[in-house]
Amino acid sequence: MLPYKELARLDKLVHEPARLAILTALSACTLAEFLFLQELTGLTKGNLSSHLAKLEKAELIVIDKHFIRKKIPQTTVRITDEGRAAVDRHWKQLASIHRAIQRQGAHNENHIVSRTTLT
Amino acid sequence: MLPYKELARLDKLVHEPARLAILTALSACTLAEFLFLQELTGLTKGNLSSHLAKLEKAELIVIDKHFIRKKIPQTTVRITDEGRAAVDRHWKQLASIHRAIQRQGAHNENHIVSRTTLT
DNA sequence: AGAACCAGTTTGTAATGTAAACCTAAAAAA
DNA sequence: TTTTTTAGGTTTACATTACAAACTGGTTCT
Repeated sequence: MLPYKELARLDKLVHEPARLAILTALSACTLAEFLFLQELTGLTKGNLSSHLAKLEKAELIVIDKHFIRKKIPQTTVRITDEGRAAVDRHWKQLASIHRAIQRQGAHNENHIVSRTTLT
Repeated sequence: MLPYKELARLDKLVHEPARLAILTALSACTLAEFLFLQELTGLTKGNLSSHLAKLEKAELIVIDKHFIRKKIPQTTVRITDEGRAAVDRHWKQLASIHRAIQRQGAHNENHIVSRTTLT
Protein backbone atom coordinates (compact mmCIF):
# COMPACT_ATOMS: atom_id res chain seq x y z
CA MET A 1 0.00 0.00 0.00
CA LEU A 2 1.09 3.58 -0.57
CA PRO A 3 2.68 4.83 2.65
CA TYR A 4 0.48 7.91 2.90
CA LYS A 5 -2.61 5.79 2.53
CA GLU A 6 -1.36 3.46 5.22
CA LEU A 7 -0.67 6.45 7.45
CA ALA A 8 -4.16 7.82 6.95
CA ARG A 9 -5.66 4.48 7.88
CA LEU A 10 -3.81 3.82 11.13
CA ASP A 11 -5.84 2.11 13.83
CA LYS A 12 -7.17 4.96 15.93
CA LEU A 13 -7.94 2.82 18.92
CA VAL A 14 -4.20 2.31 19.36
CA HIS A 15 -2.98 5.55 17.80
CA GLU A 16 -4.84 7.94 20.09
CA PRO A 17 -2.18 9.57 22.32
CA ALA A 18 -3.56 8.63 25.73
CA ARG A 19 -4.15 5.02 24.71
CA LEU A 20 -0.82 4.72 22.93
CA ALA A 21 0.78 5.89 26.17
CA ILE A 22 -1.22 3.43 28.24
CA LEU A 23 -0.56 0.48 25.96
CA THR A 24 3.11 1.29 25.60
CA ALA A 25 3.49 1.62 29.35
CA LEU A 26 1.65 -1.63 29.94
CA SER A 27 3.71 -3.50 27.42
CA ALA A 28 6.72 -2.76 29.65
CA CYS A 29 4.99 -4.13 32.75
CA THR A 30 3.75 -7.46 33.93
CA LEU A 31 1.00 -5.68 35.84
CA ALA A 32 0.23 -2.06 36.67
CA GLU A 33 -1.83 -0.35 39.34
CA PHE A 34 -4.37 2.23 38.25
CA LEU A 35 -2.72 5.01 40.21
CA PHE A 36 0.71 4.08 38.94
CA LEU A 37 -0.55 4.27 35.40
CA GLN A 38 -2.11 7.60 36.15
CA GLU A 39 1.16 9.01 37.42
CA LEU A 40 3.05 7.60 34.47
CA THR A 41 0.73 9.05 31.84
CA GLY A 42 -0.41 12.22 33.59
CA LEU A 43 -4.04 11.50 32.71
CA THR A 44 -6.89 12.39 35.03
CA LYS A 45 -8.61 9.51 36.79
CA GLY A 46 -11.72 9.98 34.71
CA ASN A 47 -9.94 9.91 31.40
CA LEU A 48 -7.74 7.03 32.39
CA SER A 49 -10.80 5.11 33.50
CA SER A 50 -12.68 5.57 30.26
CA HIS A 51 -9.68 4.86 28.04
CA LEU A 52 -9.06 1.68 30.00
CA ALA A 53 -12.68 0.68 29.53
CA LYS A 54 -12.33 1.15 25.79
CA LEU A 55 -9.15 -0.90 25.67
CA GLU A 56 -10.70 -3.66 27.73
CA LYS A 57 -13.70 -3.84 25.45
CA ALA A 58 -11.33 -4.36 22.55
CA GLU A 59 -9.58 -7.07 24.55
CA LEU A 60 -6.24 -5.33 24.42
CA ILE A 61 -6.03 -5.25 28.21
CA VAL A 62 -7.56 -7.02 31.20
CA ILE A 63 -8.76 -5.05 34.19
CA ASP A 64 -8.96 -6.50 37.67
CA LYS A 65 -10.92 -4.62 40.32
CA HIS A 66 -10.45 -5.92 43.84
CA PHE A 67 -9.92 -4.84 47.44
CA ILE A 68 -6.75 -4.80 49.48
CA ARG A 69 -7.39 -6.58 52.81
CA LYS A 70 -11.10 -6.42 51.91
CA LYS A 71 -10.90 -2.68 52.37
CA ILE A 72 -9.18 -0.39 49.92
CA PRO A 73 -10.32 -0.73 46.32
CA GLN A 74 -7.58 -1.35 43.84
CA THR A 75 -7.67 -1.63 40.08
CA THR A 76 -4.84 -3.36 38.32
CA VAL A 77 -4.32 -3.73 34.61
CA ARG A 78 -2.48 -6.18 32.41
CA ILE A 79 -1.94 -6.07 28.68
CA THR A 80 -3.12 -9.11 26.73
CA ASP A 81 -1.03 -10.90 24.13
CA GLU A 82 -3.25 -9.34 21.53
CA GLY A 83 -2.67 -5.91 23.08
CA ARG A 84 1.07 -6.35 23.19
CA ALA A 85 1.08 -7.44 19.58
CA ALA A 86 -1.06 -4.49 18.56
CA VAL A 87 1.07 -1.83 20.20
CA ASP A 88 4.23 -3.45 18.96
CA ARG A 89 2.89 -3.59 15.45
CA HIS A 90 1.80 0.02 15.68
CA TRP A 91 5.24 1.35 16.59
CA LYS A 92 6.84 -0.76 13.89
CA GLN A 93 4.27 0.42 11.38
CA LEU A 94 4.93 4.06 12.22
CA ALA A 95 8.66 3.60 11.85
CA SER A 96 8.34 1.67 8.64
CA ILE A 97 5.97 4.18 7.06
CA HIS A 98 8.25 7.01 8.01
CA ARG A 99 11.29 5.24 6.57
CA ALA A 100 9.42 4.48 3.35
CA ILE A 101 8.44 8.10 2.94
CA GLN A 102 11.91 9.40 3.63
CA ARG A 103 13.43 7.06 1.06
CA GLN A 104 10.87 8.07 -1.52
CA GLY A 105 11.31 11.76 -0.77
CA ALA A 106 15.03 11.40 -1.21
CA HIS A 107 14.94 10.13 -4.77
CA ASN A 108 12.22 12.25 -6.33
CA GLU A 109 13.65 15.53 -5.08
CA ASN A 110 10.52 16.70 -3.34
CA HIS A 111 8.58 18.06 -6.24
CA ILE A 112 5.64 15.75 -6.60
CA VAL A 113 2.72 17.90 -7.53
CA SER A 114 -0.10 16.40 -9.48
CA ARG A 115 -1.94 13.21 -10.18
CA THR A 116 -0.33 12.97 -13.59
CA THR A 117 3.08 12.56 -11.99
CA LEU A 118 1.95 9.83 -9.62
CA THR A 119 3.93 6.67 -10.20
CA MET B 1 9.16 15.05 30.99
CA LEU B 2 8.35 11.39 31.49
CA PRO B 3 8.09 9.80 28.06
CA TYR B 4 4.64 8.31 28.70
CA LYS B 5 3.35 11.68 29.76
CA GLU B 6 4.78 13.25 26.65
CA LEU B 7 3.18 10.53 24.57
CA ALA B 8 -0.21 11.11 26.14
CA ARG B 9 0.02 14.83 25.39
CA LEU B 10 0.94 14.70 21.72
CA ASP B 11 -0.59 17.43 19.58
CA LYS B 12 -3.73 15.86 18.19
CA LEU B 13 -4.10 18.31 15.36
CA VAL B 14 -0.93 16.84 13.84
CA HIS B 15 -1.17 13.33 15.24
CA GLU B 16 -4.55 12.44 13.77
CA PRO B 17 -3.87 9.85 11.02
CA ALA B 18 -5.48 11.63 8.08
CA ARG B 19 -3.80 14.93 8.93
CA LEU B 20 -0.44 13.35 9.67
CA ALA B 21 -0.68 11.77 6.22
CA ILE B 22 -1.62 15.07 4.59
CA LEU B 23 1.08 17.08 6.35
CA THR B 24 3.73 14.47 5.74
CA ALA B 25 2.80 14.27 2.08
CA LEU B 26 2.81 18.04 1.75
CA SER B 27 6.17 18.37 3.42
CA ALA B 28 7.59 16.36 0.52
CA CYS B 29 6.00 18.65 -2.08
CA THR B 30 6.37 22.23 -3.12
CA LEU B 31 2.70 22.27 -4.02
CA ALA B 32 -0.03 19.66 -4.30
CA GLU B 33 -3.31 19.47 -6.12
CA PHE B 34 -6.41 18.51 -4.17
CA LEU B 35 -7.07 15.43 -6.27
CA PHE B 36 -3.48 14.34 -6.11
CA LEU B 37 -3.57 14.56 -2.36
CA GLN B 38 -6.77 12.57 -2.35
CA GLU B 39 -5.21 9.80 -4.38
CA LEU B 40 -2.12 9.80 -2.21
CA THR B 41 -3.98 9.54 1.08
CA GLY B 42 -7.04 7.57 0.00
CA LEU B 43 -9.35 9.98 1.81
CA THR B 44 -12.77 10.86 0.46
CA LYS B 45 -13.17 14.35 -0.98
CA GLY B 46 -15.36 15.38 1.93
CA ASN B 47 -12.93 14.28 4.59
CA LEU B 48 -9.94 15.69 2.79
CA SER B 49 -11.75 18.98 2.41
CA SER B 50 -12.57 19.29 6.08
CA HIS B 51 -9.15 18.19 7.28
CA LEU B 52 -7.57 20.75 4.97
CA ALA B 53 -9.85 23.43 6.38
CA LYS B 54 -8.74 22.55 9.88
CA LEU B 55 -5.08 22.65 8.94
CA GLU B 56 -5.48 25.97 7.18
CA LYS B 57 -7.19 27.48 10.18
CA ALA B 58 -4.17 26.46 12.26
CA GLU B 59 -1.93 28.05 9.61
CA LEU B 60 -0.07 24.82 8.95
CA ILE B 61 -1.03 24.96 5.28
CA VAL B 62 -2.21 27.50 2.71
CA ILE B 63 -5.04 26.67 0.35
CA ASP B 64 -5.44 28.28 -3.04
CA LYS B 65 -8.74 27.91 -4.89
CA HIS B 66 -8.66 29.04 -8.48
CA PHE B 67 -9.82 28.11 -11.98
CA ILE B 68 -7.88 26.55 -14.82
CA ARG B 69 -8.43 28.64 -17.99
CA LYS B 70 -11.26 30.34 -16.07
CA LYS B 71 -13.17 27.07 -16.27
CA ILE B 72 -12.23 24.08 -14.19
CA PRO B 73 -11.97 24.76 -10.47
CA GLN B 74 -8.72 23.64 -8.91
CA THR B 75 -7.59 23.65 -5.31
CA THR B 76 -3.91 23.51 -4.56
CA VAL B 77 -2.26 23.28 -1.20
CA ARG B 78 1.13 24.25 0.19
CA ILE B 79 2.56 23.58 3.60
CA THR B 80 3.74 26.64 5.55
CA ASP B 81 7.08 26.90 7.32
CA GLU B 82 5.21 26.47 10.56
CA GLY B 83 3.49 23.38 9.19
CA ARG B 84 6.71 21.84 8.00
CA ALA B 85 8.30 22.49 11.36
CA ALA B 86 5.33 20.98 13.18
CA VAL B 87 5.22 17.73 11.22
CA ASP B 88 8.97 17.39 11.37
CA ARG B 89 8.96 17.93 15.11
CA HIS B 90 6.14 15.43 15.47
CA TRP B 91 7.98 12.59 13.75
CA LYS B 92 11.13 13.36 15.71
CA GLN B 93 9.17 13.47 18.93
CA LEU B 94 7.58 10.09 18.22
CA ALA B 95 10.95 8.53 17.49
CA SER B 96 12.59 10.08 20.50
CA ILE B 97 9.84 9.03 22.88
CA HIS B 98 9.96 5.51 21.54
CA ARG B 99 13.73 5.35 21.93
CA ALA B 100 13.54 6.69 25.47
CA ILE B 101 10.99 4.06 26.42
CA GLN B 102 12.96 1.24 24.86
CA ARG B 103 16.11 2.24 26.72
CA GLN B 104 14.24 2.45 30.00
CA GLY B 105 12.50 -0.87 29.45
CA ALA B 106 15.82 -2.51 28.79
CA HIS B 107 17.41 -1.69 32.11
CA ASN B 108 14.59 -2.29 34.55
CA GLU B 109 13.68 -5.71 33.22
CA ASN B 110 10.05 -4.93 32.53
CA HIS B 111 8.57 -5.37 35.96
CA ILE B 112 7.49 -1.93 36.97
CA VAL B 113 4.27 -2.31 38.89
CA SER B 114 3.34 0.30 41.41
CA ARG B 115 3.74 3.93 42.31
CA THR B 116 6.15 3.02 45.08
CA THR B 117 8.63 1.70 42.55
CA LEU B 118 8.46 4.81 40.38
CA THR B 119 11.88 6.43 40.12
C1' DA C 1 -32.42 20.64 -23.79
C1' DG C 2 -31.31 17.20 -20.69
C1' DA C 3 -28.13 13.75 -18.61
C1' DA C 4 -23.97 12.73 -16.77
C1' DC C 5 -19.70 14.28 -14.89
C1' DC C 6 -16.17 16.98 -12.44
C1' DA C 7 -14.21 19.28 -8.47
C1' DG C 8 -14.96 20.11 -4.54
C1' DT C 9 -18.24 21.93 -0.12
C1' DT C 10 -21.75 21.55 3.26
C1' DT C 11 -24.67 19.08 6.25
C1' DG C 12 -26.10 15.60 9.52
C1' DT C 13 -24.90 12.45 12.77
C1' DA C 14 -22.70 9.16 15.51
C1' DA C 15 -18.62 8.53 18.12
C1' DT C 16 -14.90 10.52 20.77
C1' DG C 17 -12.35 12.60 24.47
C1' DT C 18 -12.42 15.40 28.41
C1' DA C 19 -13.61 17.75 32.73
C1' DA C 20 -16.52 17.94 36.37
C1' DA C 21 -19.61 15.85 39.44
C1' DC C 22 -20.45 11.90 41.88
C1' DC C 23 -20.01 7.52 44.78
C1' DT C 24 -18.49 4.40 48.50
C1' DA C 25 -15.74 3.37 52.15
C1' DA C 26 -11.97 4.41 55.37
C1' DA C 27 -9.29 7.42 58.13
C1' DA C 28 -8.85 11.72 60.68
C1' DA C 29 -10.61 15.49 63.18
C1' DA C 30 -13.80 17.64 66.35
C1' DT D 1 -19.75 9.82 68.26
C1' DT D 2 -20.69 12.68 64.65
C1' DT D 3 -18.49 15.26 61.04
C1' DT D 4 -15.02 16.08 57.70
C1' DT D 5 -11.53 14.75 54.76
C1' DT D 6 -9.17 11.57 51.97
C1' DA D 7 -8.67 7.65 48.75
C1' DG D 8 -9.73 5.26 44.70
C1' DG D 9 -12.14 5.25 41.12
C1' DT D 10 -16.82 5.72 38.10
C1' DT D 11 -20.39 8.15 35.79
C1' DT D 12 -22.37 11.99 33.54
C1' DA D 13 -22.59 15.94 30.55
C1' DC D 14 -20.95 18.28 27.00
C1' DA D 15 -18.33 20.13 23.35
C1' DT D 16 -15.52 18.49 19.59
C1' DT D 17 -14.48 15.33 16.01
C1' DA D 18 -14.43 12.67 11.93
C1' DC D 19 -16.90 10.68 8.61
C1' DA D 20 -20.37 9.58 4.94
C1' DA D 21 -23.90 11.21 2.29
C1' DA D 22 -26.13 14.80 0.09
C1' DC D 23 -25.49 18.89 -2.27
C1' DT D 24 -23.64 22.88 -5.45
C1' DG D 25 -22.11 25.17 -9.53
C1' DG D 26 -20.22 24.66 -13.59
C1' DT D 27 -19.02 21.63 -18.05
C1' DT D 28 -19.17 18.37 -21.46
C1' DC D 29 -21.66 14.81 -23.89
C1' DT D 30 -25.83 13.25 -26.52
